[in-house]
Order: sequence, then structure tokens, then C-alpha cells
Amino acid sequence: MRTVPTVYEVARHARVSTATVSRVLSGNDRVRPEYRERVFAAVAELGYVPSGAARDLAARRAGVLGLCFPDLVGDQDTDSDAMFWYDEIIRGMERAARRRGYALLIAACHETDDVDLVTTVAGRCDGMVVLARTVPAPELERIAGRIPVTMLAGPRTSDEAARVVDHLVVANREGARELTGHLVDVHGYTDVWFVAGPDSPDSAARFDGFQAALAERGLPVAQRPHAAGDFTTAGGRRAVAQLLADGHRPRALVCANDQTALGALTALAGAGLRVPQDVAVTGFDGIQLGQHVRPALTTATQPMRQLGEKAVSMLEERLADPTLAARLVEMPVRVDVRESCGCTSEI
Amino acid sequence: MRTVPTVYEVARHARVSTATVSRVLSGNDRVRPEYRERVFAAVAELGYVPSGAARDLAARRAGVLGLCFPDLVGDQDTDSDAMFWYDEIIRGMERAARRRGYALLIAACHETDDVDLVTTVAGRCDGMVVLARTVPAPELERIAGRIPVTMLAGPRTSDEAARVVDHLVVANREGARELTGHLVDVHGYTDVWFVAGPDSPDSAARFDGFQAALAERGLPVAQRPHAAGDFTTAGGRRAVAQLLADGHRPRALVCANDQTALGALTALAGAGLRVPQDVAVTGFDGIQLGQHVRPALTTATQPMRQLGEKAVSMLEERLADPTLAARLVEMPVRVDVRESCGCTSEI
DNA sequence: CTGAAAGCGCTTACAG
DNA sequence: CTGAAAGCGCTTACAG
Repeated sequence: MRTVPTVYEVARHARVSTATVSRVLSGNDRVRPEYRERVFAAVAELGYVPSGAARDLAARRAGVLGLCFPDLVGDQDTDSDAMFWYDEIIRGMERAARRRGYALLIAACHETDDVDLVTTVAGRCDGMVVLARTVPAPELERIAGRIPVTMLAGPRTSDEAARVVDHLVVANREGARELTGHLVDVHGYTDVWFVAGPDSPDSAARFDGFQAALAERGLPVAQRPHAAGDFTTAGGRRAVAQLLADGHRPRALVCANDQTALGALTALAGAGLRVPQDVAVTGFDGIQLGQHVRPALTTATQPMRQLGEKAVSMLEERLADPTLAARLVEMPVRVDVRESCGCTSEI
Repeated sequence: MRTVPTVYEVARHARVSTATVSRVLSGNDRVRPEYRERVFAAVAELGYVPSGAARDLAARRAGVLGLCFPDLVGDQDTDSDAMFWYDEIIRGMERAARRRGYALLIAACHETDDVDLVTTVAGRCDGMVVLARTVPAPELERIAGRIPVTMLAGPRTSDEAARVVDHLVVANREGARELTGHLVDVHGYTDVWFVAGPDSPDSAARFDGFQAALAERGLPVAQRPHAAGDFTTAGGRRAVAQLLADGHRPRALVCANDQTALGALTALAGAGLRVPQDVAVTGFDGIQLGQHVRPALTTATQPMRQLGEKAVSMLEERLADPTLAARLVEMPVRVDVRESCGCTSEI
């Protein structure tokens, strides 16, 4: 195998300086057409592919954005279905990044280890988005000292980190409030229960919205969730199956996320209950699967596209001005009324 | 904002050389414990995060693998559901890469443009996986001259590229052959039709397996697919709806991929036909959604995990020995018999 | 518009 | 085990 060609070879071949090669390749400088031609010819002939590392080092810019999401491994080493939600995030971020000319460097990280992986990512990108439970706070602070960091859908971390890390969240509380309100106002259900996820700020905020909706309507307000899953389908199924086994028959179930709701659907079917005729169900997030199950899931859909775009622009703003104060931005969610709440299909 | 610290600052702070700092941080060299402590202390105090670019340039290794998949945008700028399949690939590759200590650099690319993006990716990783229709052959050859490249599930490209690019494919023909055989042997259907995807080697290979199964059983063999979608749910629905509108009533439909089969399900339901009682349906790929729809989809599932692992190991082998001859590796698929073929649910 | 040369921030023989 | 120094392959003021 030949040795890999460098700018020097290209420059020599094209009989120009490396500066000219660099200018031609970056595209945005005025170079005599004749030289330009020669450079392209040399590049083609030599099969030149510029070294990203050298380029990044010299230009202090990578053209790469990073994304750390939690490492979710199911029981037998298969991906947990909580991953569906991350698929959407990855896709949304990749698209938004690409629109602005960045590639996306992704890695599933776990708070307890993987510091090397996080460093690999952080050291190689111009800015990064981290989801909750991926990077320990001290590490996060350190990284934020080097590149802009936006925490997506996560909790406010330590005070230190909060000073330097931007936060981008969705309207969890408001979404759950609307969903619950819909169940009460439109369908007249008063016996509405909440099926939580794991102990997380997202689940908590959604429960909060659930409580608010009930309180506003003068209905009795539960002080704690009636059941709790873990944001997976299996967890939701177990939680609701237990509820039913205990003899409870709520009229409607507000679930902390879509997978939990999907699990609820299965548990209810298993108990011979019809959705929405016997029990209504709502989810949260708007994963694609929710549109395909029957009954189609009524849910609060997160604006993936906009979340990605917003995350990238926040990163770019901070790249332009690193002294910016940390920001907390909340994006609205959209309530998608489908079948599982009792409304008819909108097909 | 303070200036970002470098190895030099860390070395000065720890009163050691930069070589020692580098050794401590890389972890694998024997350094006097006292020095090691001092380095870690300095790193912590300064909030040092090594520059990936400098590191890569000096070490000639990035610890990053690349993945280019096609840019799939649906009608109103939303992701086409053909993306589900890529979600699985991305996840499988991310996991396999991470297991070997790599992060994954991803970018959706389109053959006609995006050469810059491809270059961004190729220049920054140690090896890359490309899916079909993402990188033009000449560009692919050039990249393969710099880093190992594996084409996943793609066609053999130009002869030139085929010499330097490894190919990793799944048993498309065999999977379709088994699926079709199952329909005939187990369920006794003889009137089995094929709904193709777009003009692609994958769809063609699956049709080939379909034909083989029929021929082996002495049944009439169609010379061309009875209908064709485009690998999306909408395409499958349209193709099958047209078939039905034309008055055709096949007993079973072998679809080129899962989304096509999902679309078939919708079209059949729309025509008042029951699956599998009136018409049986099979898919291909094994996307997660197929397990959740009713009837659950009988399909040939691609071994995502193993595909990812295999792709990474092929890259590593070529990294170790760049002179390796180009390889073509085929991975088996697993036929998952569920409900849509007429077998009962295995819940 | 073009080139000579410094410099980006690491790692790694090489010598000790 | 440790350090001085070269070198990785680009980009970009700086001068012309």
C-alpha cells in the first residue's frame, strides 16, 4: 500500500504552495483558475483525502458536534426499548447538525465509567449535547470549560455545572397538564391515574402537570403516582398489571412516557379490558411506534426537529460568545389526540 | 473565559515533562506513582481536556469509526419511515464500536452532493462503514486509499472500488427463500406474490430467493415482481392497494421489506381483508415495529448486533493489514415466524 | 492573488 | 522510569 499523500505531495504535484492547496480545498478564497484546476487534478490523481486531525488542529475547528446518550442495555444484552426515544433524538440531532454542515459524533455513555469515551467525544467536537445520566457533573464542568455544552432534557445538575451548561427542555409539565385536562374535559373521566417512570425529573414534571390539571378542576389530587414503571414497555406492563391484579379499575391512565403507555395497553388487553372503551390511556414523547399500534396512542409529542435545531443554534451562539450566561430554554410539546384516549382515529 | 489549558500547562503544574503527562493520561505506561498523582491533580485543577485533534495527529489514530447512511427525507421534510431500518444499523454499529472503544461519527449522505461531509467523516475516523447510495464510487475508492472501508448491505460497486472495499451483506436470497417456503410448506399457500421495493440489489436478491422457493416446489414462477413499492410503508400500501383495486386476490404476499409489509397490512385492512385469514403477509429486516403491530409480522430478521460486530472487526483486520484482499462476507438471517403468515402468536 | 514559515497540541522514538 | 525534541499534516497571519 502506497503511503498516504499529504498536502505537500499535492502542492508539489500542482506546482503551487501548500497555502494555495489549502485555499482551493476550503473553497472560499480567490485563487487563479489555472492553479485551482491544477490542484484539483493533483488531488484526483493522488487520491488525496485531507487529514481531519491536522485540519482540526490547525483550524481549531472540527466541523463535528457530539452527542452523549445513556447506555441502555436490556436484559439479554439487547437494547431496551427505551432506546426508541433516543433514536428520535439521534435522528433529530443528526439532521440539524448536517443542515449546518456538521457531522455528528455519538456515543452511549454511562455516568459510572466511560470517562475515556466521553473524553474521546469531547476532545473531537466543536460543541456537544449531553442527555441526562451520561456525564458526571465534575466531568461536565471540565468539558464545558473547553467547548459549549447543552444538556438536553436533563435535570439541572450541580450549581457549578449549571453556570456553564445550557439547558434545553420540553414542556413536560404543560404537556401532561393538557393531556390530563383533555381526559377530564372532553371525555368526562374523573377517575384518572398516573403511571410514573423511574425516579427522574421528566417523570416528576409530568406528574406535576397531571396533579395541576386535576387540582384546577376541583378533582381529588393524588399525592404520589399510582404506579411506577421504568420508561420501558416491560416496566409499564408490569406496573399496570399489578394495579389490575390489586383489583383497581381506573377509568384512565396518564402514563409517564409512550413505552409505559404501550406496556399499559398490553396489560389491559391481558386483563380483558378494552382501550379506550373500558380504560383510556395516554403517553408522552411521540415516538413513531405510538402511531402504529392499535389503538393509536394519544400523546404529547416532542418537537424533535426543533429540539435538534435549537440545540445546534445554542451551541453555535456559545461558540461565538463563550461568555454567555447559562440559559434554560423550554420548547413546547404538541398534544396529538389519537385513539387511545377515546377520540376516534383521525385517519 | 480563561484560555484552554494544554499539556504544557499540565506538565508545568505537575512538575513533570509533557511526555510523562501523556503517559499518565494514556494509562498504559509505568510511571512513578508520585508523578501520576501530581498529573491527575494538575489535570483536575486546570480542568484539562486533551485536544482530540492534536492527539489524533500525533498518534495517527482517532478512536472513531465512521458511518454514512443515506439521507432519507420524506415529503414534508419529515423522516421517511425507511429510516427505521437505519436506526437499527446506527444502534448496532454504535454498540459494536463502543465495545471496542470507539465512538461513532455519523452523517447522512447523498451521492449527488455532500462530498464535503463525507470528507469530514472520512478524514476524522480510523475506518468507516458506508451503506449503499451514500458515497460515489470514485470518492469511495479514494477514501479506501486512506482508511479501511466496509460497504454494508450494498451492491458491489465499480470494479475499482470492489478491489479495495470490503462488503458485508446478509443472506437476502436465502431469507426470502425460507420465508416463501414456509408459506407454501407449512400453510399450503400456492398463490404467493412478491411485492418488491425500489430497484435495488437487496430487493432483487430477495425476489430471487422467492422465485427459487417456488421453483423448487414445482410451482409457477413469476418472472417479475407482482408489484413494487419503495421500501416505505406508504409505498407498500400504494402498491398493494393498486393490486387489490385491479381485482387481484393473492393468498399470500412476500414483501421486500418490513415497511412494505406494514403498508400491505394497511391496504388489506382498507379493502376489508383479514390478515392472515384472507391474505398472509411476510416482511424482511426485523425492525422493532414489526413485533408491535397486530398481526405481528413474520419476517427474516437481520442480526444487527453481529452485523455491527463483524463490520468493526473487518475494519480492525484491515487496519492491522492494509494489504488484505477485498472480502465479501454474508451473514445469515433468522426467520421469525409470528402472526401475519398464519402461525399463531408465540406470546 | 501567492508563498514561506510558524504554529496548532499532542505522542513517541531516542537517549539516558 | 523520565525528558528533550522532533514530527504528525494541516491553516493562516504576514509579507509581498
